[in-house]
Amino acid sequence: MERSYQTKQRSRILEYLKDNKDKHITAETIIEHFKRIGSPVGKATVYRYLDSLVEENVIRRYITPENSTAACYQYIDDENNCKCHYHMKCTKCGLLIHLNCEEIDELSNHIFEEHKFKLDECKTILYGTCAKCLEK
Amino acid sequence: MERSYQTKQRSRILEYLKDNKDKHITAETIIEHFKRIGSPVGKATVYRYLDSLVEENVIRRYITPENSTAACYQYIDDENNCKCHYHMKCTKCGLLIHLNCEEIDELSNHIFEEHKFKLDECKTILYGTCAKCLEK
DNA sequence: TTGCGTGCAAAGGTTTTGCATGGCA
DNA sequence: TGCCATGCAAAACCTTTGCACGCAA
Repeated sequence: MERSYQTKQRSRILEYLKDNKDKHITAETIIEHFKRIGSPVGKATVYRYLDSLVEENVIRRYITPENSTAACYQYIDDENNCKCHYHMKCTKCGLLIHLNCEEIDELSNHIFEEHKFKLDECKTILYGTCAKCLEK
Repeated sequence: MERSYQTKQRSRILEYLKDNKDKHITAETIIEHFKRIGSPVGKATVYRYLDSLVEENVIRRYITPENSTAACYQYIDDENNCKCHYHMKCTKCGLLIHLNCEEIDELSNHIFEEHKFKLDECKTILYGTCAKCLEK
């Protein structure tokens, strides 16, 4: 069994991720945020902690097409059951939508029955354009 | 209107992409391939040409979760109508599946009608586990 | 006191850029 | 000949790693 310590840096970073659970946050964003408010956190600390949070399934790691270089992270909101639904992301504005929808579960079942492929809702993000951006 | 020249490097790279249209190819793979067969191509040339092919919608650029660092490219096969269907990718073995399936079109319509979100099949990849890897 | 966490700097891998040269049209 | 393409090297990014020091338990 692994042990881990509670530190100021870790609780601050986790809190920041929780506060921004509706967004996709990059490591750089986190580092900049804490630098701006006057409590800088080391790069390595951020990356290492993000890695372990991903490992513990506390947050998710994404790589989005529009932000090709840097990885995004998102807190997994258990109250919102983020573990059991898909996410859609607008490629224009970055809006993240939680898709609680039976239809996609049906599709998932169909694909498993007919195409013998088990979809992973944690790794899949549906990309497209949101209502607001469609209007423009 | 932009002009562009036909060069040996460009036709070789494009041909290689066409020959591997059923795979997700990285820039490194291309560079290594041409080095191995004795007609090396410059890194910058490969990256610049890939960029313009993406821009012209001749190939697609992907970033996959399992290969977090490098981008993958895939030739858009018009004969296979790759422009009008989704792709599924196995996160275990990398197998790429072309999903010609009415059910997902229904889902796409449903999401557009009910959730006001227009899915982009070019940017979306469904991740999961293929039949072979499920057996293991 | 123990040993994990932190943070700096350096290294690693991927991609981009500057610039002189090469080659298509 | 005009201009785009090439390719080398250097730079720019994002991320990881090594190591000495700090700090939670």
